[in-house]
Amino acid sequence: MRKRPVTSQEVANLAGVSQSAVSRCFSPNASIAPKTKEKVLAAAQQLGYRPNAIARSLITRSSRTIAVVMSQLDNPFYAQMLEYASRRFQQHGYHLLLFMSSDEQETASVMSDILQSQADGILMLAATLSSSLAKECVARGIPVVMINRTVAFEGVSQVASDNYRGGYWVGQHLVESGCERIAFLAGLADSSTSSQRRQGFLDALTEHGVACWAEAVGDYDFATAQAATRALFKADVYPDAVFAANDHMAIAVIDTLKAELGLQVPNEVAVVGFDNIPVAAWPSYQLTTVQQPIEAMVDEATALLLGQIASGQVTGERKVLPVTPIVRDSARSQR
Amino acid sequence: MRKRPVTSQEVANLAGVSQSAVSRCFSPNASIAPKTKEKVLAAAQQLGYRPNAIARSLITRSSRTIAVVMSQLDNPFYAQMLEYASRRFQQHGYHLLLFMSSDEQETASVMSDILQSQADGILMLAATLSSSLAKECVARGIPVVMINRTVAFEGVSQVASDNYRGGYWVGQHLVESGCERIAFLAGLADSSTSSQRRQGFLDALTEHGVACWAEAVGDYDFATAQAATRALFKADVYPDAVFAANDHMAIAVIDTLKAELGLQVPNEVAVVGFDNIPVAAWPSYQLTTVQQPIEAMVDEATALLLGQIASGQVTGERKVLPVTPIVRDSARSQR
DNA sequence: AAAGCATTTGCATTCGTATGCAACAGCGCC
DNA sequence: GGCGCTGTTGCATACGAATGCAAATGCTTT
Repeated sequence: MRKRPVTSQEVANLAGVSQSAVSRCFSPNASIAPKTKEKVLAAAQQLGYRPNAIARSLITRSSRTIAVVMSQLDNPFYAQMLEYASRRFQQHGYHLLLFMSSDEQETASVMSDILQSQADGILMLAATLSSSLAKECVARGIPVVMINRTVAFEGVSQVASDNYRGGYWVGQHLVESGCERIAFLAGLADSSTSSQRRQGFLDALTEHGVACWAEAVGDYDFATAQAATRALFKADVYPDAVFAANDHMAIAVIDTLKAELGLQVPNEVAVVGFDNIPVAAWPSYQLTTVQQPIEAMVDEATALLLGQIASGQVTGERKVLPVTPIVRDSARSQR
Repeated sequence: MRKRPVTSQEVANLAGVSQSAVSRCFSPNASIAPKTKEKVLAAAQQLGYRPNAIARSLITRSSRTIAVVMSQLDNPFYAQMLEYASRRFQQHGYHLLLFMSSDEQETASVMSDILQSQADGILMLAATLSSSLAKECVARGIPVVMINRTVAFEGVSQVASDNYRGGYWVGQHLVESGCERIAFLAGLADSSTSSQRRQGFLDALTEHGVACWAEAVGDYDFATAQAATRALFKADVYPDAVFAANDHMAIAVIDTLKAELGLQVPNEVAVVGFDNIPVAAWPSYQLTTVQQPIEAMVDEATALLLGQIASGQVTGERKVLPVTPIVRDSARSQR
């Protein structure tokens, strides 16, 4: 049977002090005599006392909890973010409450749980908030930070990498490598990351006087990207370069080219991705890509959330962090 | 500034009922007249009221929260588990509180946070508990389930896949494929999963009258596994098959063989992994492996935790779930 | 030794919700 | 109409810790 937990009152009795004294031993900056503290800690130790975080939250009105909403953990990019974010918040005495949500409808029900949970802040990883939900959070004074989503909501902060410049670099790099029939494989049709990368990419091509050879959509999904690749390479004259909106799809492209279509990378087709996930560095792929600054993005998000929690002000800030081109074998300058 | 949240008392005032009535509207099976409920819900809606889960937890002594302790999220196998577990618990009205912990020392400090958090249960994913910590949880009546770790602690439950049989199948399969110089690449030296897989593997070899050609340790890490592979293949006579204790390392082996050593897989060397992570199915690898039943394992863990929470009894149960051999190109029966 | 000050302590209240108990209403039945 | 019954409701209290305020302690100073 579940034991009744030890309370501060019981510790107080054993130590011969008041409950307040016990409480003060466990809150920093509280006025307590060293000798008393020692007595109390000894008693606490003896009874196995742990302050009840729930009770503390109720009175301090702060749960020291951040709600994280994610749509996909199978993408290692977001898994890495989650891991790093967890460690980062842990350092500051906060913990992550995890919520998975695939679609916007599910997000609504999840958000209801979050509001009940009294989370001090909300971190959106690869998930989007509807306008009404965003408004509700802001109205309650709960800071929200979205990573890699661009939506203009009053009071909602955003941290993103410079997708436009990343896309621009890719376009430039491929043109300068001598590619002439360059295709783009988009992520989700309505995702801001994909469309920003695309825009930068197209602008680079235009500036160099090259037109985009073809476009397809891969939904950030392996199988869909494979199908899209087959379609792109069906014609007699096929692309000599493919820019996929993320590494995961770029890998799918490479595999499909090599295994199914018998084309060599990069000799016959150059492939570039985006994210720089660990797999991109593996010998079989050696994927040229654009690295997103995962840790910097999380650091920024952490700072934004903690700052707004501390100040009690929710401000919709917008941070864009620089990306780093990573040149590997899948698309080199000399062909 | 953070708004003061709406309380059940305010809803009660607006609806012209008592606070208790409001409370009863939000707890299932409570005695409340339909007409009253309607009035209250309307008032709640109008004020934007959400029950405060913290206050509720304090009185019900149940946080409806499960603490998850993980050491590595970069392994997609555990990322998948986490995602599925989150969805599973969400269905039951529970939420996951995430804790990252690399080593046993960190686990101790993390466990202190968990005990304070009043989590109703603890799920250990790829993380191990020291004996004293386990004892403390049991003493407090908090159910603990460890996935894929075998440690004999009174009152701690375990869910694992049948690592022994999986290893056995690999040994058998390789021998029957005609391999004669079979090497084993272990995970972490002290991990129970790795040693059980090894044992099954060795027993299969022995039964078929074959000795293990060589052993090395890869720490479940890509780079370490690469180095181990180089060492294994240094001699003039090198292995004609490698069984890596997980897919991640098997991929490293394949890449190293192909890219650095110029050996063909499976023609010159057969490679087998364990886990069946998504990458294993990619055309470049086509890795023969042993699939762990991720969903079944999580389902089992969920059932164990929720069952013990409901009954208030912590029982150290032990579940072993069957694995499924997946034959792909990296090690086929005919050579 | 008394007064003055700084530090420490305890008392009482508070956070927002759940729930046992008693009061109460509405209903059918004799 | 009185009785008993079922189904609702409100009252009061509890959960466990934090904190403003006042009382008490210890120490220095004159």
